[in-house]
Amino acid sequence: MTSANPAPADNAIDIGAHIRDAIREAIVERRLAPGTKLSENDVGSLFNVSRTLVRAALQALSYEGLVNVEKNRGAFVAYPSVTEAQQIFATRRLLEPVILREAAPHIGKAQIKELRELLAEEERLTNQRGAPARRAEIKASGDFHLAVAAISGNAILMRFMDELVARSSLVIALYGQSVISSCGHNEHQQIVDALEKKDVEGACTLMLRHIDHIEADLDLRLTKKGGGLRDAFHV
Amino acid sequence: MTSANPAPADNAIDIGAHIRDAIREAIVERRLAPGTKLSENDVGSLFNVSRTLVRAALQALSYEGLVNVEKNRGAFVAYPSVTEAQQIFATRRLLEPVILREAAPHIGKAQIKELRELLAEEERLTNQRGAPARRAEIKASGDFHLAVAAISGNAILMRFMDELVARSSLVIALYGQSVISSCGHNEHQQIVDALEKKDVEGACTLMLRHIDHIEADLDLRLTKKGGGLRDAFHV
DNA sequence: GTCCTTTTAATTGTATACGATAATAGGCAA
DNA sequence: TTGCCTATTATCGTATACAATTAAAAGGAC
Repeated sequence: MTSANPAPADNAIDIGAHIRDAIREAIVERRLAPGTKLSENDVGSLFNVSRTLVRAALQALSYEGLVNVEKNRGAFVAYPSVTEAQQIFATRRLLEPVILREAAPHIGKAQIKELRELLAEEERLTNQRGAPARRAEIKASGDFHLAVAAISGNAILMRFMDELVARSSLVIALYGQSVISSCGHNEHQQIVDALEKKDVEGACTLMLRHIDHIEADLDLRLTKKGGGLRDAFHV
Repeated sequence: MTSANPAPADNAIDIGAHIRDAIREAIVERRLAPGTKLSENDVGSLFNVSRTLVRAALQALSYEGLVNVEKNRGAFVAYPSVTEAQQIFATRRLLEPVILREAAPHIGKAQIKELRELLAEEERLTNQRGAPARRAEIKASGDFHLAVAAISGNAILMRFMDELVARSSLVIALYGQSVISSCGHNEHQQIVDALEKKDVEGACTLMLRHIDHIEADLDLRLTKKGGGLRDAFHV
């Protein structure tokens, strides 16, 4: 009928989407530093595909704000300005309470269970050592916010949050001081507790405070350095 | 960001972006009916470019939700389902008050003047006859909402509204009953009046009612038919 | 040694070529 | 006719080729 159908299509994975997702993950997990040049040839070699598919992936990421494409110069991992960083978090402060209230009516036992499973995963990673665990923790932290958006049942809100969470990671990579929001996990837990008690407004307050804490950890001056292209995919 | 930009008469203009914008405008102004197939060859012939650029444009539009790309089948003007339509308007109801409150502190004489100029343009088009005026009216109506978002100064909110407004046009094209929100222009005016009086909450209420009216005009059953590909660009 | 010009190399922009997939038409049997 | 199977055609998916642009290097002049 309409495009509402997800259409499982082929069991053969879409290689173009795979490249896009791989690069996005590398950016979000901060294996690729902001400003890193993403040469079409180099990326293509890494994934053993032609520039055609790489260009498509980079274009997609540019739409998400994770990559900047400069005409005749190439694509670079986005390097969010201070203004952009502030707008990203300002928008999150506006959107996340709205999402919580929208999700509230759909929250039942199953949803709480789902969120608690994510919390458990976060905790598991927190107690783990090493860089890979830190990266997974970044992703898991974002997944929590996305899961709440998913409960709202509004696909558009989900997409918006998707973009905001991804770009937030980039901002944190650039301007974050402490390694990770170890407090963040605790705050996630409090939010779920409030939701379980049907205290939606309380959850909103906690969410705003949570975002405040993340933003407070930013130092909007320095610029960190990260790994190069080959490093990010350890090839 | 529609083609509001006056005249980038530069011969170094990005041809790919031009194609994308042209197709988007055709979709938003309803010269291209939902469901219309956008064959890469045909579109390329129309614009005298290769499939390469057409593919890029169609991919971009698919991110915006204006086009659906089906693997190995091609691209089609999006055909929003009833659920999608409801989510689009639900999201607008959530976002637009937020945007109004965010814009409020930045509203001064200049901003009111700017909005009133848009209202004047809307009125001018309303009093005009013919299909082209109707199309321009659709665009002008959307531009009003985008202008409010622009005043907020938040580029991310602007992008979100951009997408929502464009997709709304598509939904109205599909499910709209009366030709145009003639009441809509009046409601825009009331919103500006409220903003001028610094009555932000009043403006929010009016905005919500405005969106309600638009949505009330939808008949979420029938599917209209529109012009074909060549028609839309009268080539 | 520094600055400027010229040449060279590397990278992107766009078109084209070819293989793969799906839609279509034609033929055959029931 | 209707239904099914096969052959054909059209369209998409991806790689490659060539042109255009930019960045870098080499060579002088001062």
